[in-house]
Amino acid sequence: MKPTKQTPLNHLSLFYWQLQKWQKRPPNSRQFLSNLSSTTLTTSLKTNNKKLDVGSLSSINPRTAFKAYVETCISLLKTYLNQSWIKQGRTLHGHLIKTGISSDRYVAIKLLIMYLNCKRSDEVNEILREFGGFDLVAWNCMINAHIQNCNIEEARRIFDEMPERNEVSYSTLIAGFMRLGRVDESISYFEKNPFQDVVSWTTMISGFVQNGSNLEALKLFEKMLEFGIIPNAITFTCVVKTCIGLKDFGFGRCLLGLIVKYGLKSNLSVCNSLITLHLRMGDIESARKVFDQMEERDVVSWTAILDVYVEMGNLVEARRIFDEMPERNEVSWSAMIARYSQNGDAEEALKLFHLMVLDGYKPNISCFSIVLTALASLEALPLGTNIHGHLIKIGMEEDVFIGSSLIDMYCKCGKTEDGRRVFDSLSEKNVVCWNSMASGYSLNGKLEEARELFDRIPKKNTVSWNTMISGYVQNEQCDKVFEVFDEMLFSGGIPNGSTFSSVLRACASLASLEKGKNLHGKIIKLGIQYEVFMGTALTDMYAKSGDIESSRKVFNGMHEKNEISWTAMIQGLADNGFGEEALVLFEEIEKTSAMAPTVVTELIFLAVLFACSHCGLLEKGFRYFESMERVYGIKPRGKHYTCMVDLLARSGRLNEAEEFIKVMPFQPEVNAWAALLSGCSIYKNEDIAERTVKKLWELAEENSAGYVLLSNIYASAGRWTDVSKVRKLMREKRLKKIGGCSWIELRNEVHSFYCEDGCHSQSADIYAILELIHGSDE
DNA sequence: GTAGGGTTAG
Repeated sequence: MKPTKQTPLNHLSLFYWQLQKWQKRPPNSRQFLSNLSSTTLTTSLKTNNKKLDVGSLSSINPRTAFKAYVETCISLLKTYLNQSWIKQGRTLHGHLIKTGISSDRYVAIKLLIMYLNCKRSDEVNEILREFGGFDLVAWNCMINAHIQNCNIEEARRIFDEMPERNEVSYSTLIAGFMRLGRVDESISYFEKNPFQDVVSWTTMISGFVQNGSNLEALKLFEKMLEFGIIPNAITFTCVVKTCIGLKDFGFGRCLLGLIVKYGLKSNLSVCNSLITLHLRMGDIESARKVFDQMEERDVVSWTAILDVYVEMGNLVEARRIFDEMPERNEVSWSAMIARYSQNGDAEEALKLFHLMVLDGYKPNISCFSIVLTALASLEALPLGTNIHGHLIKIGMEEDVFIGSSLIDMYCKCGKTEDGRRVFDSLSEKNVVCWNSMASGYSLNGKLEEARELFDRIPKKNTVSWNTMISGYVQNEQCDKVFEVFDEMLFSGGIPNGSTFSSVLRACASLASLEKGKNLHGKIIKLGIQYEVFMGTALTDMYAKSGDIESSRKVFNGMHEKNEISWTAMIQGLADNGFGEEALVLFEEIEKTSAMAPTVVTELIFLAVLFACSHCGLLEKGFRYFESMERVYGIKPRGKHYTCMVDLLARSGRLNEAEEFIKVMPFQPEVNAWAALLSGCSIYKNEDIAERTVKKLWELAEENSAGYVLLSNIYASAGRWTDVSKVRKLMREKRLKKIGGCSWIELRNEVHSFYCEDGCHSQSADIYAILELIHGSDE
């Protein structure tokens, strides 16, 4: 990657020029300062733990200045290392040799690490040859370098062969094993460690957090306090993270006390972690207060505060802060890109990604997975394939995060086989890879493949189960939903909100009140009945099952409602014939204008227009329709127009309805014509009916689903000869009608029957008995 | 030894 003008290389060119003179005579502070750009100076002073103020500027002596220069070179090497700019690193190495600085031991170690990480064994050996004997510090650095390079066995070899070890040697090796998830080996070295200092305890705690064992981490922290080891700032950052992971906010508050007790309230790292802790505890105010009161802030603080604004629902402000941040790195870029993607603005996410690359930042694994997710949501296959190629080139395609995102991307683009190819190519898969693949199959309607893969998942988690359950829900195989759900409970899987919302959806589509009530009980037992998702799903389930009273009760009891909850209630009321009440509810939203802009969406308008058309409220309907764009800035979509056609057709205004379709700004939905035809059959208007049928035939030609619809329309209009005509045509074209389904609920179990034979496990017996009944009839 | 960003279901 070619660095742009912002990269440190240009600051360095000033050095190269100055360096020749310094070779002969060390520079004095004035010369040093006058040849440094402020950025480089800040970096170098920072590494010397000095603050940049007037006092420190004037007190700088040549030796400090030169030391600062060496430090600067080291920090540059670090930058090159992080960005994998081996070319720049080598250029710098050349200059360091010329100026004799490469013989500085620390510089040499940094060079060594850089080459090790870039897997340049020639250069590594050359430097090692030059430095026949390394001391303890150097060996420790080597261990660290091998660990960074994921070569733990080499690190262990050095550790075992070292003439002496100190506390750093132990902590480094322990951290290395933790990084690779080899917790047992970490524990073993920790127990063998004769220097159990804060650092090694902290390493262990942090290791447990990395490996998802938050509880273990917390236990260790308590043990550490019992042993009388004084935690430091880094310990607290780890423990705070544990607390966030466990969502144990009672302990969070205890931690705040401990932090004050140990005098770390103003520590930079601690404050950085506290911003997120407060945010996760739902206390946006305190999160901001911590940030505002910080004496110094770094790039982590700025990145953390972005989320505070996102949490406030203010993405625009978050972006403004991002644009004006004093310092950015690849994490801050990734954070901003992720927020856009998660807010459904994948285009903006990708634009930002482009800017990031243009700015010379190297996207890391997280960043690529965010970007792949954004591409998946846009179904941007060519771009996705392009990135995949790039990932192979830089050797990142084996990572589980990347792999999962790639599988997801291909499957969301309908390329299940390509997804599978990625899946098969992963030598190490975690449960997410499996889940992505299973979900990819079910997304593309390949439920048998999904099930087969699902059964092979070594360690299923809640998401695995949810994937399978929601797959069956989406493909309307409700009996399978309950089957898998029972299996989940039986094998000890813990359902969460999204499990219930899927199963409730199955209840809703079966209108199975009994099962729904049963689930409601389980949900209350788990204490998640007040969560928005749950409340909404319950409201919907009761409404769809015809128990509008319970639906209302759940809805009114919800502590927090979102636009989907309101939509579910309004839709539910409208569906159950309480159109007037649905509209009253909508007007309630409109009156509380503070809520309106976030709650009123195109979906809610659909429910409202539906209510109008079912109550025959023609004028009201048109008023709402017209207010969509004028008041709320929502462009009506095809479905909204269809509702309006329905409204006109049901009111017998067939000519107006036909005219309405004609002047629509875009191609009407098939359903719009269907609504018109249904109006024609109510009001017996053969004239318009004929024209509409002609249109419907044209559309059916384009889209096989049109035939099904057409046959249904004819059926509901009682035009049976036309129905058989369509069916015959479908048979000729080998189009299969999506089977109708009926079901009964027996002893809390739903038995479904589809048009095709043999779907029920006992269908042979059932048919035999039917035969018997028929026989006895005659 | 650290804090900020990350994959799958809804």
